[in-house]
Amino acid sequence: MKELLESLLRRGIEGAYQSGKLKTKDVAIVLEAPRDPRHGDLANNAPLVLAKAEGKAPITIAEAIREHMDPPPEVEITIARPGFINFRMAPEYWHAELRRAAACGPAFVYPQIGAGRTVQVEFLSANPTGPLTVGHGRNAVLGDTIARLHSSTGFRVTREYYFNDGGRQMKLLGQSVHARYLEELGRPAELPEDGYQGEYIREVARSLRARYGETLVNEAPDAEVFRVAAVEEIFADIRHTCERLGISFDIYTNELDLIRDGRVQAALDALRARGLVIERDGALWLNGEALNLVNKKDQVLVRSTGEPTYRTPDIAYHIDKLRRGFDEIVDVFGADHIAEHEGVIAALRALGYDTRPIRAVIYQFVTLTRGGAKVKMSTRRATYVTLDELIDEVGSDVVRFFFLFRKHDSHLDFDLDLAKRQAPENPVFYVQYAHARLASVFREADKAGLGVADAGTVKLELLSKEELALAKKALGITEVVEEAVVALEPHRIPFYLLELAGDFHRYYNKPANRIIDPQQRDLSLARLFLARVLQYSIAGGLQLLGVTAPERM
RNA sequence: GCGCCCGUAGCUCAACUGGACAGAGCAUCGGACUUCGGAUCCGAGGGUUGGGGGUUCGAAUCCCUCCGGGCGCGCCA
Repeated sequence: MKELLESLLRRGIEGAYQSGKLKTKDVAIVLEAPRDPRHGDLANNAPLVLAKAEGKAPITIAEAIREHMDPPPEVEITIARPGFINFRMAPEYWHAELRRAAACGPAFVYPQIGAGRTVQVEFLSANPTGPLTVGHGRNAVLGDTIARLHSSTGFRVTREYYFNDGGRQMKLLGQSVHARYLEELGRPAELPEDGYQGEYIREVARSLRARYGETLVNEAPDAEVFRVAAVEEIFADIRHTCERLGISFDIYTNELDLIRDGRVQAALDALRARGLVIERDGALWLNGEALNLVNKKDQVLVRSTGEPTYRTPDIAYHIDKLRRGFDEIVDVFGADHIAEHEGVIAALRALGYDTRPIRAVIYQFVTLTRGGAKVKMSTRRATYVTLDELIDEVGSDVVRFFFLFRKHDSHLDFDLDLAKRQAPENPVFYVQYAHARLASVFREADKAGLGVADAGTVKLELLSKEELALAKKALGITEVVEEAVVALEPHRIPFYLLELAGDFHRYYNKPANRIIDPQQRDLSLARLFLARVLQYSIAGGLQLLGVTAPERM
């Protein structure tokens, strides 16, 4: 449709130019769906853009352009107030689109814009120091949905989880387990300062005791057993939580491997060779001035103790990602990592890498309110609400929908009381209900002996204006999905679904729109045909969100 | 102090990336069909898009400034 109208417009502008009514023909052709459907299916603003240069009223320009277009019969052109050229497609066009969608099934929702291109999505990447919190939930669901969007639209997707297991926090984790282990044996012990206080640390200690008895009592606090046991157990827990949300990963990449096989050192050497490393106070710093970083601050690469900070492996990790040759690389992380990411990208660029494939999706923090008061969360102090607890309370569908129901750079306020108490009124149920209602309609149609209409013979011309509008809306999901993928904005999907479900509920509630009427067989079949496409649209959209599309509720 | 993000109806958030009268849900108040699911629908009230200035045919959207909130500016991640 767009292609057709574009060339039509191009011809109109060209014609007006040839005949001397326009001084230029140089203008970008932008076609977009107007907010108000009364203005047509697509609108163009070229006359408004040209008005100044031409020194003419936009309406005059619009008329001139229209004179030189000769539209096929299925295209209706109108000119509107400030100077828009509006296009409306004839019903036959939409009937054909409905037939096409019905033939495709829910797959019509997914435009194949990826066409074999590869994309790597790095998300969650929480260090295994404790259970996933509500804060991690936003990252997990956002990243997973971005991955789903890509794989549905034809990209080859690699879902990747990166974690730091070589740093100070891991050391603290091991020491914390050591302390709890000694306590389990009734020996005096103290958690290290800044140690992890969560109950799960005791659980790790208990299982160590069950496995090894007292034989570890003389091991050093930094002994590998303690750390490894903690990481294993915590990771199992993280994986389980992800599973409950329908989230999985293809690859887990860890910092320690990058350090051990020399890639971190190689990155450091490369930076040094470019003169981007400063030595000061026995430590190595990334030259903030040379890289023109925020505030021009230097950032530590290697501590005076000889240990790299998290930053250096992260640079090495991104070099590795770029070398793997993905067409697109998406990094999903919270606002607290924004400066860090800037440093990594700047370093990569300085090393001569093309960083254009890398795109960051930075989300703002989740605040949790309970009883009207904000809950402050900290993993170390073990004052958090776990993602598991949240799933227990409201279920995976609500959790996922809730996290996706906001633009990523908007703060997300999760009111626990509300989520619990109002679960039945949650928007997700509104959308799911529309799907279940449609399923129910098909069950009733079966009983009435109305089967699936044949696309060739169904009389779609019987559909009313309102039904045609509903059809356009349902078919519009394809474009919404495309925009969501291109802009990396999954939130567009739930908002669209809510609108579509609302349109359907409103339509359905009017007695005149009764879908099944044995007295009017042809009309019923046409309406069922439309209903089928509606259901495909909702089901296809929900699947993208990882939310179930129930037949009954 | 400096940098990034945000500020839209009482609350939580949209607004197709500069377009046409700024829209939903929740909450409040008042209503609805004797047949396909009332987890639904209809109606009402509610706005100087934080304030001010600028850019242009046109601004919630871009620029400047002030106010307010979040995050960062660590040899933590």
